[in-house]
Parts: sequence; structure tokens; C-alpha cells
Amino acid sequence: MQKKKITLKDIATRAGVSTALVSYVMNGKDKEGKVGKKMAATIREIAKELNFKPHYLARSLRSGKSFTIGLVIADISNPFFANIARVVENEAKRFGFTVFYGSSDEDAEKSFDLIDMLHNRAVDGFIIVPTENSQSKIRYLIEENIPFILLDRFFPEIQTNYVSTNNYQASFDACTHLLEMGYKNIGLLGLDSALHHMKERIRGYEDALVTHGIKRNKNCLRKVPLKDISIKTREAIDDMMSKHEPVDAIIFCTYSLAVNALKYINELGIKVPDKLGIVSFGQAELFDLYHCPITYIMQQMNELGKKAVEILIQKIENPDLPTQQVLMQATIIKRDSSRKKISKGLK
Amino acid sequence: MQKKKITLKDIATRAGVSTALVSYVMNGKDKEGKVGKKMAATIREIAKELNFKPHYLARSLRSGKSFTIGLVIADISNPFFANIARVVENEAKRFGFTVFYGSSDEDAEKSFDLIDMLHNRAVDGFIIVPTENSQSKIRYLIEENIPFILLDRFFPEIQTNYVSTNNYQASFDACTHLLEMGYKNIGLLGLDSALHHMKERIRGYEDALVTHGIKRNKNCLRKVPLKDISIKTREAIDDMMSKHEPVDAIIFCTYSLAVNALKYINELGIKVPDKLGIVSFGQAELFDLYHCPITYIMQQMNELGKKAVEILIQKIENPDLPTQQVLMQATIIKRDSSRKKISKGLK
DNA sequence: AACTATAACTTAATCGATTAATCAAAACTT
DNA sequence: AAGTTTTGATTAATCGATTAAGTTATAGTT
Repeated sequence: MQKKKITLKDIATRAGVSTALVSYVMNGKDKEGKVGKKMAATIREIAKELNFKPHYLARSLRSGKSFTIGLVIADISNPFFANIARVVENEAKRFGFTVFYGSSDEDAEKSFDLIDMLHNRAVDGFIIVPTENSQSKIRYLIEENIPFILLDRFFPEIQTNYVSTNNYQASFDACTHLLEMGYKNIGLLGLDSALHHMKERIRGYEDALVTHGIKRNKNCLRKVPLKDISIKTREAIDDMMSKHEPVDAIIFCTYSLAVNALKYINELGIKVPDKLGIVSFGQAELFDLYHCPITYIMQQMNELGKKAVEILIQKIENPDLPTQQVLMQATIIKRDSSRKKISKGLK
Repeated sequence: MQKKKITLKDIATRAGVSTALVSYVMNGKDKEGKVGKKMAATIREIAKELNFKPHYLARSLRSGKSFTIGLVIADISNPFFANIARVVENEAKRFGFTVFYGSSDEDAEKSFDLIDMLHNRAVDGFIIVPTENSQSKIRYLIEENIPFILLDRFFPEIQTNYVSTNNYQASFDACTHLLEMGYKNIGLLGLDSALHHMKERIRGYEDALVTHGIKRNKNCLRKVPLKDISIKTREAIDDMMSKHEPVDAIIFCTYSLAVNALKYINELGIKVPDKLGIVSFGQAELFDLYHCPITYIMQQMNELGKKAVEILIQKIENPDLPTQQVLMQATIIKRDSSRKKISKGLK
């Protein structure tokens, strides 16, 4: 049997007072002249002696506030999200909140379960990286007036709090950068997803080409489904590289696409960047350590996480606050994988 | 204001019965002939209609069981632990448990806070990747009879449940493998830590050398502190490589050591494996994608996680169970970074 | 002296669900 | 018909902390 936890009552009995008084002291209400100095000191001493730790469940049940937030991310084994999780955890702690998190695996059903689970555990609010087809749940949260904020992604058709990156601009910049470095035939490898941020990444790329008067051939843009990502990525790379008009650079839209593509590129022995320039979304040690360091789009992870926590806690404390939207700028970190192309003649 | 949650009472009122009856139905006690069939059906229907979800805090408070476990890992942004976290999460769910996790950052103080926090939130037990100097807290958990199991690491001087890898053997095998591949002067880069698993990794390496009658020179074995890991790793590599008797292969004892070392090795332009063979602990996409795929020691992450959950839940359900210890075997995944050395003559 | 204000506590309801103990009515015995 | 079971439901205590409202006793006011 687990030793009995020390409760307010234990302290009260020892001090010969009511539990209410102990509770007041424990919550610092004695400073407001509600409790006798001497008694307060005694209670504090006894509490320390018995090593009293409040029972959070009981407290939450009664007060309706749990000082916890639920974080639903896409995939904890993706370094981007793992880092976001840490930022959120640390930032929340600064405000006295604890974070509970879980991965949805990009599966709407799983994310619903997670949200329900956390809601039943009475978290005060949510930070959610939404999956495809999760609009219904988001609408439900709005209806129920549950405080939440979307992170990294959002649904333009639903008015919510969100903190995200300007993916259109990031992608536009990535493509422009490659053009400036002399790449002529730039491809983009995206996910076959209805999520807005993915569409924006594609749109940014397309607009950059149009802006620079480039006409792309049809093999340049490939969207692969998340399931079978490994096989489909290979097929996409094959298509992009082996046709009569092969691409000479690719933008990878996510970290997992990059991982799969790079594996295949290594297998094929394709030289980066001589044969193929690369810019990728996501960020990870991998990009530093690839034989040719990879140019990537750096999102402001710290700021994203901090802002999300800040807005959520505001909303928790004041539910009537209007929704807030934040779009952060990303930065291209230029590395060897997109270095200036040497003149045409070579090959 | 958040919409009021549906409670047992709401259902009871609607059905014109007591909350007790509703509770019985909700917990399937009606199957035991405690509740009238018709009434049970009515209650179920109303519950569905109102979309009733039990309030877990209240339930836990009353029953003393929360069906949650706390997972304290070293660092969620380390892919090894991120994966362990997922395995634990999924496995626990199979048993109806939810996992709450946080990172200790290898800091004893932080891990204590986390444990306290989770304990106050009434988790039923812990899975802990212990940090250095956390023996006192572990002993405290034992005293308090709180169910827990150590994962990945343990303290040989404290009798506890644990699931870990046979690090001695793994390291012995790694070193032996390098010797068999023709490497002559094998170094080991470890962490300067009192943790047993690290000591075992070092011991395995030393014993392998002794067993094969190799005498190592003093620059072969370097332990770097976790803080300043970046700088100290560079210094260590410098020492190991530049002296009169440079190593021709290194075993990296952790993933973070590998990352730091590989960055520096890339900078220096050291050829792997021609100039330097490599075997590393940890596992990550990085090892596949390094220009020369890296030989690594594969731990049975799935089994580690599953076993930890299994033993913990056993212990939660039956606190009188004696402690269990599991040491799993690791496997060397042989790749190019430790391929057979070409004869001496070359250089 | 009579009355008010203040300080220092206590009472008791409450959060939502669980569960042992109890009760009433119907069903079964003999 | 009287007594015993069974069935189906209710009562009320409980988990631990919070907090509005109420209670003394003491100090202060005029």
C-alpha cells in the first residue's frame, strides 16, 4: 500500500484548527490579514514538517482550474515538433502551467480521442497542431467555449486563435533563392494534403515561378500521400529526375519528405548540389550533417511556441477576448545544397 | 463561459433516478444483474444523447486510481527518447492508461520537480529515465511505496524494477567488431558521468581490448562533460586524432556525442571510414543519411518500452510484487562506417 | 455602557463520481 | 398466508481542497 498522503486535515488536526484555516494559509491568504500571524507560522511549520503537497486533483475539481494545458502535436518523433513541445513546456511552466501532450500521428480520429481524453482530465485549454479533416472538432471546441489555439497550421475558413508561419512567403523565398542561384528547373515535393499550410507552400512556389516568368513542366510538382511516403517519394523523385526535362533543384515541403528523398538520392548517387540543388522545410541536425549541408527554411520555433502559450493563457484567463492570429516570418538559412550553379557549359 | 459539462446528475434527473444508478450503468455493473434492463437502456440512451463524458478528476479523486502513468525522460528532442515515449504511450493505451511525460534535461532537480508534479496529479506510477544524482528521489519513491520502474538506466546499488540494455555487452561487441574489421587503434568517446550505463559502456570497450590483447594508449579514451559538450567533444577529437598515435576508429557512447563529433569530423574533412571508422550508440535517421551510413548499436526500443509498461502496470495492480530486472541485448547494425579496413600499406 | 468594527476562526456546502449499506416491492417457498 | 429471496433502486458517506457565509471574542468608538 502506498503511504497515505498528507492532507490539509492532517495539518489541521495537528494544529488544532479547521482545514479552512490551513487552506487559507497555504494559499497565502494570511497576508491579507485574514489569519493570525502566529497561527499562520505554526501551520506553515507543520506543513513543512509533514512535507505537505496539495492534491491537485481535489483542488482542480473544486476550483474548476487545473493549471494544465493540453498540447496535441502531429508527431513527437519529428524534431520540429519535439522542439516545439519543449518550448511550450518551458514557457507554460513560467506561467505556472503544466503541459500534457500526445501525438495524433496526423490522424484525425486519434487527435479527437486525445482532445477528449485531455478535456476529461480537465485541462484548462489546448494548443493543437491540427490534422486534416479535424474541422469538426475545432468547431466543437469553439461551440463549447473551450480555450484553444492552433499551432503551425490553421483553417482559413474557421475563425480561431492561431500562431503559424507565413508559409506562402517562405516557399516563395525558397524558390526565388534557387532561381537567383542559377537553378533553372525547380521542382517541389509536397504532401498530398488538404491542409492549408501545405497549399500555401505550393502556392508560394508556383507564384515565385510565375513572377520570374518561368514556365514549369508538369513533372516539377509532385504531391505524395503520407501513407506510403517512402515508396511514393521514390517514384516522385524518379519522375522528376529521369524525364526528358529533369529538374535541377527540389524544394522539400516537410522534414519527412526530406528524409525519404535524401535516402533515395543517396542510393542513386545523385550529387548535391551539382546535379540537384536542395532547399527543405523542417529543421534538424540531419541538415547540418548531410555531406552537403542543406539549405533550409528556419521557422521561429521559440517564438511560435511562446506566442501560442501566451495567447492561450490570455484566453484562459479572459474567455471573452477576441481571437488572435499571428503569422511569423521564416528565414532561409543558406547552405551548400543550394550554392550558386556553375555556368551552363559544364554538365 | 465554458458550457457546463454533462454530469451523472444531469442524466439522473432526466431519467428520474439517482446518480448511483447511473454510475452503475456507466460502469457496466448492470450486466451483473444489479440494474433493471429497461432502466439501463434508458440511461444509456440519455447518456449518449447528452454526450456524457465522465469527469476523470472526480473519478480519480474518489477511487484513488487515475489510470495515468508519468514518464520522465532525459530529453524529448533526442530521437531515442522520442521514440521510447511513443512506444510507451501506445502500449499504455492498450491497457487503458494515459501517459504524461516531461523532460528532465539530465538535471536531477528538474526531474524531482517533474516527479513531484506528476505525483501530485495522482499518476498511478512512474517510468523514469533517471539522471545522475537522483538516487535520493528513487529511494524516496521506494519508501513511499509508489510504483515505478527505471528505464534505460538504473542504479546497481538500489534494488528497483528496471528495464535496460546490456550496455557492457553492446560495447564489448562494438569494439570487437571494429577489431575484426581490421581497426587497430580504437578510441571511445564517452560522457563524463557517474551513471552506471555509461560506466558499463566504457568497461565493455576496455574489456574487449584486453580480451584481444590490445594495449591502448592514453588518448584513446575520452570522457566529456554534458555541459560544453560541443567544445569538449572537439577537443577530444583533436586529441584522439592528432597525437603521434592517432586512433583509426571511434565508438561514440551517445547520440549527442555522435552529432557533435560528426559535425567536427565533417569540418575537418576526415574521411569515414578510410581515415576513421565509426560505431555509435543511439539511433536516428541521421545515421542512415550520413554520406557514409553509420554502424550503430540498435537497442530494442519497442521491447524496452513495452516491458517497462507491462512491469509497471503489474506493480500498480499488485504492489506486493517483487522487483523485476530486465536486461535486453542490443544488436550491431553493420554499415559502411566500419567496413573492413584495406591492408596496411595504403594510408 | 452600549454599540460597532475588526480580527481570527469555524461551518458547511461544493466540485463529480464511486460504492457500501440499506430499503421497498415483487417473486418465490412451503 | 406468512416468511424468505431476489430484484431494482436509493441514501449517504467519501475522496481533498476551496470558499462564501457565519461565529466569537476582542478592540475601538462615542
